[in-house]
Amino acid sequence: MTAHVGERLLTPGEVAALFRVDPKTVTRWATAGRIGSIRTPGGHRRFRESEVKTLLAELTTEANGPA
Amino acid sequence: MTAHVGERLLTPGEVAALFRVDPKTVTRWATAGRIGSIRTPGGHRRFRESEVKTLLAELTTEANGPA
DNA sequence: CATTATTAGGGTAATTCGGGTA
DNA sequence: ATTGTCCGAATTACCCTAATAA
Repeated sequence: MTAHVGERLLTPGEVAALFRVDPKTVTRWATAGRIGSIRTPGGHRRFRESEVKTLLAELTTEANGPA
Repeated sequence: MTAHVGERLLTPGEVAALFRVDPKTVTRWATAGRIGSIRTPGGHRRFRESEVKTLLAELTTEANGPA
């Protein structure tokens, strides 16, 4: 499965708020390929909500620590 | 690769929702020539669904996947 | 013909980009 | 190596009223 049209997208600021980081940091994650991003024709990034939630869930797993 | 007659057309609002931007932003893309547009006799813009989907796919970066 | 939602158009804040630095 | 901040420039978001679409 590749690009899903109709997926809910989040702005850099929204993702930054979820992770409690600076929007610039989210941009770096995208540049480093740690998170997928969609570019508007103007060059601004949008992020898939489902992927962001997955990443957040992984943080929770990290905090609890696997067995 | 000619214009296909009978191509499904999208409104500025629909395109805006796909990119998670304001409808006015889509209008600016059309004015700047970043996306093709068709004008209704009344002056409202319509966009080709195939072009929009192609644009979304091309501007999409998949960072997740098997190592 | 009347109604409701969307779009056009202009103008002004807010956000994001990109590079460089701490 | 990762994050936060400063800067200028570009892109985007929200304000309004009038016109178009359905």
